[in-house]
Amino acid sequence: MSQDAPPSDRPARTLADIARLAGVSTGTVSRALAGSSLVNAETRERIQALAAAHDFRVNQMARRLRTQKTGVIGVVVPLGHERRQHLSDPFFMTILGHLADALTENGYDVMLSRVIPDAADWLERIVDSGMLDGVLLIGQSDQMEAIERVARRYRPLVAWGSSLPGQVHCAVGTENVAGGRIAAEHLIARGVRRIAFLGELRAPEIRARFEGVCAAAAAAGLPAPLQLDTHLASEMMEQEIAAHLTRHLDRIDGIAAGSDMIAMTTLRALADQGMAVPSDVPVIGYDDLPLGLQTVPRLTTVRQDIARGARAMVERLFARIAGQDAPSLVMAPELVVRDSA
Amino acid sequence: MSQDAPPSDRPARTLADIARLAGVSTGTVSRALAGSSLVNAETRERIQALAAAHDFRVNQMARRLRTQKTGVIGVVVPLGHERRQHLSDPFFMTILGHLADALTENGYDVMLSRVIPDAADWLERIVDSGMLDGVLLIGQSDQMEAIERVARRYRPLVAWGSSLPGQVHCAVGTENVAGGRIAAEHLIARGVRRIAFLGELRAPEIRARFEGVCAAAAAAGLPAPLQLDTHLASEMMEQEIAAHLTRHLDRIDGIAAGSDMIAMTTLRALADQGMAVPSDVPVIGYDDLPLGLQTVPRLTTVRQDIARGARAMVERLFARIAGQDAPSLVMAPELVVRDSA
DNA sequence: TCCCCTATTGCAATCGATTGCAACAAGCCC
DNA sequence: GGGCTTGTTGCAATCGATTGCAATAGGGGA
Repeated sequence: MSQDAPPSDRPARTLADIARLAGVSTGTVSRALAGSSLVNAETRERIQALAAAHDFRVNQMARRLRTQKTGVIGVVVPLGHERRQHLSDPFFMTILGHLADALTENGYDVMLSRVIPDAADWLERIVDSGMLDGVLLIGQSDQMEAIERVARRYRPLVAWGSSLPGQVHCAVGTENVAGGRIAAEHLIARGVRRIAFLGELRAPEIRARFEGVCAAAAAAGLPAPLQLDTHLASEMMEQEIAAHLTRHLDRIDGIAAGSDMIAMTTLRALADQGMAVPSDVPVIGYDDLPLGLQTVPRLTTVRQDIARGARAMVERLFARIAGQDAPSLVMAPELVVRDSA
Repeated sequence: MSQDAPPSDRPARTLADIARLAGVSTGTVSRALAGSSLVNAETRERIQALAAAHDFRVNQMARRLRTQKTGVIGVVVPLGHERRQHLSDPFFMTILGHLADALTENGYDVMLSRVIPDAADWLERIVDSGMLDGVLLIGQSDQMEAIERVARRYRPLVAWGSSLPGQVHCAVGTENVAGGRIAAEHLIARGVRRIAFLGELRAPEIRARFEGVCAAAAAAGLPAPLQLDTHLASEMMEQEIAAHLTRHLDRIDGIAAGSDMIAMTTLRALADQGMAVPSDVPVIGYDDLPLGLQTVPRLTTVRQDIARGARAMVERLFARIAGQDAPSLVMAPELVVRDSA
């Protein structure tokens, strides 16, 4: 190996540089670096050593253009109904973390997009960019139409969210109506008669949960629950909830929150107003985020198995990339009783 | 426009398809779609209409290979010292959210990587992939050497973390020693005499905070603080902290936590043991995450202005991409007094 | 009428890799 | 010794866009 140039010489940037140095063609270098058995073991090792000595790494852009595989999955958060919602929303982040873990373990990179779907073709732009091998949507927002339209022709697409009858696109999610019912039934079993539901209904998941709550109330012969809007952006949420509580607290005796974040903020607001949870007002959340374990009191909630959901999304995506079909998954929500209700 | 083919005809996938349809060359189509004034206004509009009718979008991979600009920034989380830490750690997510917002506003895409730096050249692989216009590191972990090595030759790199004397790479962060001191001084002013510090010292930021706490204690003539290790992964954290507390609670009268997450968990554990915060044991956090507003009691903490830090990182990165120089930024931490201490 | 200038368009090289196919040598069998 | 297989390597097309330069046509001025 006396022919080694000093590594800092002039960085070898392309296959052609290495080829020149090694006195072979670029094709051979390409094959050698790929470990192909088509090239003589000796030359292969010589080329690999040369590449290592010169800190050479193949240009992924060129490679991916040629092979038509990018090794990148887009993880897209559509913020249709709630534009102020920040990417750092704990639910997004929890599922994003699981998705990123599963994808990197499988050798894929993650391209993260937070999209405000103003343009009608926002999703087309993403899937047709040529940059992605597949797309995972975190939530369907109010963009069912756009998603369906794209899914009809673009296979490697999986969304977190609901599966409606006749739906084309593959979705993974929980039965939100059932979850809402479970939450309300638990409150009712604890003696609650006048339920308040916190959360605004433009997001389909939240709306479904509310429907479940209403169904349970109706089934128990209770008055219709009081629905109170809440922004998901945390700055505004606290004031809104506090305002709702001061106004309506005398007319309700239990709270079903549309999400754990809403429930946490409600806990906070109730503490401010001197109300004890659960003795004065029981509160139940939805999601079962890790954070629910840290609240005081610990949050009673309806569990969506986010880790399992994320794994299922990635699994289905890979199946679809491989050309197979993959059905939607609807998981059953599960009551998690802790201390807040 | 009678020559329009039905949009669903056969999707036009390349510039050449559109060129054939329009009866011009690919060069003209490329220029037309770029809105270049070199092409006749009439043809330009005709081509644009044709492209729109056929749902055509340029292949970004090819475009980026040719132009040598990717429009993608890598956001990299190195997990050197704490491999179990999950991406969904609230601090990561908060800063990631701000970074993603700033980058997308500027037309860049975000490629997210969670890296366990086993291979010595983990960072080289990222910056030399040819896929990225720049790299943002969230934290330096225990990888100062690798970062310095790469930064010497790769300009568009900015890290969140500390700026040590003589450091080559551009970093944005807060003065952790000063922050630790501020936290301890606040506890001491509230009458605390035996401080416990929760957090393990392998991460340089946490270590610096602990040093600040020690300095303040020494300056006040108090005994050396008791340092207790805590994993950052939330599942283990709670049990560890609970164990620490049962063992040491009689020997301490105030707690400085290495991060807000640790502080939140501590609040939770103290509640379990029937201790009132702050009357029995004051607790102070570090970071000022949005979550601190939702705890009961509200968290007193040392603020790092994460939003400002993220903006600064992006700003500096853009300057460096443009070939300018950009100095490191060290922000002053700030005491935020709420209810827990 | 001729020439030059300008507006528009096409041609072809280029970005940096991958890969099917052809070419060549060596070795083997008959 | 000729023909065939096997093992290696090079050649050149290809992925899909961008862009400098050449080419063309038409208009205007002298």
